[in-house]
Amino acid sequence: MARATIKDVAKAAGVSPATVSRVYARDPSASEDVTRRVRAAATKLGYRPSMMARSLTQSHTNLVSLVVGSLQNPFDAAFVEKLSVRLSEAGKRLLVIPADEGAGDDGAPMVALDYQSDALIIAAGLMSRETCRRFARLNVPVIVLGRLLEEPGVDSILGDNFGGGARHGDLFGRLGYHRVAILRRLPETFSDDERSAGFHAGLAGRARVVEAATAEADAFRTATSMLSSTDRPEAVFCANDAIALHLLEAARCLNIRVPDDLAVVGFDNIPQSAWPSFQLTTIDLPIDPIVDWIVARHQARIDTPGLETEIKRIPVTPVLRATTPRIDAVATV
Amino acid sequence: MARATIKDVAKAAGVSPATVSRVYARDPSASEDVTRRVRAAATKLGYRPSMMARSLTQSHTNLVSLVVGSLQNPFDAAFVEKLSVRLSEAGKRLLVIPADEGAGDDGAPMVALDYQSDALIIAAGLMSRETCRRFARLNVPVIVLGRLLEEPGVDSILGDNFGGGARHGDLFGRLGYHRVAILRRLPETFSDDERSAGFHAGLAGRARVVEAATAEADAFRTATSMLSSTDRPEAVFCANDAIALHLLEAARCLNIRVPDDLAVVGFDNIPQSAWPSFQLTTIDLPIDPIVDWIVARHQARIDTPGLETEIKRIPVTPVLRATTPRIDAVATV
DNA sequence: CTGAAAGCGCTTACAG
DNA sequence: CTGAAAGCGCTTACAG
Repeated sequence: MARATIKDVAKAAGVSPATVSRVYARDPSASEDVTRRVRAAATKLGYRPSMMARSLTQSHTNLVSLVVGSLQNPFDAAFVEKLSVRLSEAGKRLLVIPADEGAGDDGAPMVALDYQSDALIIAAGLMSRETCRRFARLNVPVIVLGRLLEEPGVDSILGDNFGGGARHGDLFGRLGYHRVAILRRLPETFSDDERSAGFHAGLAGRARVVEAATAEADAFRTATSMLSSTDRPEAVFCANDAIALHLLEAARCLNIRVPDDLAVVGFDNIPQSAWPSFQLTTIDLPIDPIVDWIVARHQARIDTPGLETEIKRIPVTPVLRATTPRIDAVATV
Repeated sequence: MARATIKDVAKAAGVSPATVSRVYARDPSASEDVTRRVRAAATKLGYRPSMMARSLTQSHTNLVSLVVGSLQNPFDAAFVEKLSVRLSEAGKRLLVIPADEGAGDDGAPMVALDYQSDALIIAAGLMSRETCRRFARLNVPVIVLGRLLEEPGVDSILGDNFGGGARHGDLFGRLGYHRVAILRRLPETFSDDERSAGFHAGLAGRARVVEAATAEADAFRTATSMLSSTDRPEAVFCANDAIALHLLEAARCLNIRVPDDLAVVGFDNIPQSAWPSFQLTTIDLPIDPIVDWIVARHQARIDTPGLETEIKRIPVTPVLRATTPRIDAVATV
């Protein structure tokens, strides 16, 4: 059976399709009587306006596309969940597009265009300059998470990666370590570049630093080999908590005591980091402000096209737990 | 600037819109010469067919809607990720709808209808009989995960919850426990009913069983109070791994040795359960077969409407790790 | 306050 | 092999 259309409702209510449309658009010119009849007919027929047809005549679809990678990291999973909820509260829907969609370049962002998304949010993967321009020309807002994309019309939102890294660097310096390590993500990310740079700045040469990188799926193995080396680091800054937890697991297997023999710090403050088994010292990067800003900002761009590019930084807060030794006073960097 | 339409391409290629349409539909009647010209013009103009317009004339949208709850549980996050990837490989897109969408009843499923989804997958939340019927009438396949919905046209896919529970029950019986507990989810789920029933069947009266329920967010607290009671259970069957991990954390805080003073088993086999810190005995419920079946089944229903209702059971496998004592021989129930 | 008409960007018989 | 026409389900000026 075919779904009820606006014509069916119009016929049943004894009005024109235009009138039905007005009732649904909450056009104040629709009379009370007619509104009532239309609503009654619609309910009886189970009518729901087709968003597909509507988007053909209107400039928006209420669809927001999100390009994401893996949801293995609880941080990313929480981001997707919260974004979908907040968007839904605003009457919008989330189209989830895997970052590796389609062959080659920009396959994923293009899907957003195919479905006439009102906005595109990129949490993973890349986007060519050319495609950025195309979105700008079509007035489709693009918001990038965790990366700085210097293109007109493309906004970015990032945590204060440099500041967070600097806190950790300074902490390691004050604790008097001489051999420290950074364990970052593979493939390399922009955020880790910033976190690493901040770390070096905060450490200010007080220790020798080695850097290693690992895919999150390999983190346990990479951590194990890092901790098995002869001149094992005294302290490790992991680019995110997910990796840090694997490092803690590896240390446990190797009977390395934390924080006595090894200090570990992470970044993000995912819920698991607070668990009794881990008690990971980390940097809290709150998700709610990120989602709030994305929802507000994409709407602002829809409402007033041509806005200046904006780069939003979300403040972070150090969280000192049990994977680092106590320190008498930890001052601001 | 407006996006290029089929008319623009037609004009640039010197053909009619119908011809352009045929080229994109891979209609064999389109001549090579014309195909080449159309493709060239399309590339030059950056033309992409509008899925919104297309879905107005075609019966499908290539959109599949998924109603989900929280993604805090790694099992759910992995499910969403894998589903979106597999769907994308099949040229389809995932529309994510939060289960609590819209006021009251069936708000979430209705969104699927608004966007003319080709199918609806329900991983959380409820759906009224009436709405089920509506989907059936409109020939929109509905697939429910983890629940049995006895409605024509609605398929269900579940793990072998009873079988998995029975394995655990039998294990506890063989291990000679006398006071055991079940810690289930709140709000109550159909899967937990089955897991619990299976557990009782497998245990076959060999131990006294108490049941408790908890929201996943409260699991640590609930577990702590369960383990603090005077007649603490000797062994606990947690309805899923996420809860089991919290119980292990609680035990650790209370200095209860696992498995000597307390045995713990879970369900799902999420990656974290295999971590050295946890080594949780559990039931492996593999996600890939679930996703594969959903993708194949929804397509089958689209291809041939009116198929018989199907209830798919995914086999599970016990995984014995370190949260239960060793047992000489664990036979099949 | 309401309706008839045109149009959004496609596809699909129908001719030729 | 290709085009003109009609139509998908809406919305939006334009009349009245």
